Amino acid sequence: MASRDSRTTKDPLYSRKEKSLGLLCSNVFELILCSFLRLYNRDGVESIGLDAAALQLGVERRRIYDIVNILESIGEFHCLRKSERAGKRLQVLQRKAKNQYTWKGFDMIPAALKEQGLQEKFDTYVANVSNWKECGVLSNSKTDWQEKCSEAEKVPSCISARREKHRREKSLGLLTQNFVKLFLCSDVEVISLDRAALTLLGHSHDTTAMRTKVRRLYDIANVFSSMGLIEKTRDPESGKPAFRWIGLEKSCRHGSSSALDVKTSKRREFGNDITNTVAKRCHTSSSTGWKLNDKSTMGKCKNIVNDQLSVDQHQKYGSNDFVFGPFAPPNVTNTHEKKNEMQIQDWENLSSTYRPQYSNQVIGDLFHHYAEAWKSWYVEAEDKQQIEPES
DNA sequence: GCTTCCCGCCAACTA
DNA sequence: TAGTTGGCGGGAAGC
Repeated sequence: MASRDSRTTKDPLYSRKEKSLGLLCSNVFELILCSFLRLYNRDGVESIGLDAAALQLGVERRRIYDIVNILESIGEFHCLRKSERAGKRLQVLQRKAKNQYTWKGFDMIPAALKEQGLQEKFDTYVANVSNWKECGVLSNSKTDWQEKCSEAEKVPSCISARREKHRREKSLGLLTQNFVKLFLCSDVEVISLDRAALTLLGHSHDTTAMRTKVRRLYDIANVFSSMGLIEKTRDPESGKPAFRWIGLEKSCRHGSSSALDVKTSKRREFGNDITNTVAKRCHTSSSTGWKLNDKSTMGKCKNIVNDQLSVDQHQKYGSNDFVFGPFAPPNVTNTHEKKNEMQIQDWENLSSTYRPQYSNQVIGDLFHHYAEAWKSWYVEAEDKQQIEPES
């Protein structure tokens, strides 16, 4: 590792901030959206190549792996039983083949995280963490690799499976999931990375292991920050740097989210904020929320995204097969038109007041899309209920 | 001086 | 066996 010095002090143009993982993650989102949506309608072309991404972003492939690992593991459920797991890999990004990843989208995040949070209570979770070294699992159920590990313990010669187990236990992906669970499975509002590392290490007080774990948590925290899932703050007790979860409204975990709840919390509920009117669906350039920056390519991409989203939305949700997405509205019980109009107006006011200020342009734009989708779903639900009133 | 985290080595894995 | 994946920790930037 002797060559590392050449990167910094000898290069006056070097800027650590420009190389940050968080910034890179934002760039990855932009790249993915541009690439994916540009290719969206071509048969069989739905994936992103790591080499192309690295080349286009001007970074090493190794850096892309870090981000990909984190995105890939956000909605991966190791706690589900095998039979339940089928079709429940709600990742933002999914590995398709060697070097190839499929973009799943941000709409997977709320459902995935919510379900993760519901899977385990914090006490059970921490108890399981403490038992890592003995059993090498996090939950009551077994995943594919865990099953392999059990086999490996029965057969002493099966060393590779043991190695895989060891590697998996220390993976960035697993750490990502556990970091998420620290927030979702407990009432912890703010947590420092030191404390998180200590919790995730169980009873171990190995300084080296702690430092390594904290380094990795910084990596994850940077990516999460760029996604708007967490924000940096201070630990109220120690005054040390810490992180606060803002990506998923807590009430979601208890299965009761109301649009008006937003008013009582400054936390942003990812994907559940409400906004827009029917008129806004007519996506004129001024109402779409696209703020063109000085990158002409981004401008083009955004137009493509905008057109594609509108078409998809119409195709997916405008048919008789009424299917709610992850941002489905709550059940509509009152069908009175005037009341609905008032609700919509209230929501518009709320959305303009509480609309999150994403630092990342693409995420902000996506938020706008989801908000519009939510609104249209609500109107369609309303229409449907008027046609088929509940018995 | 402490926090943050980039960077690339190199071992493990895969095709 | 070559190419891919990703754990790991040194050490420099930033505050």
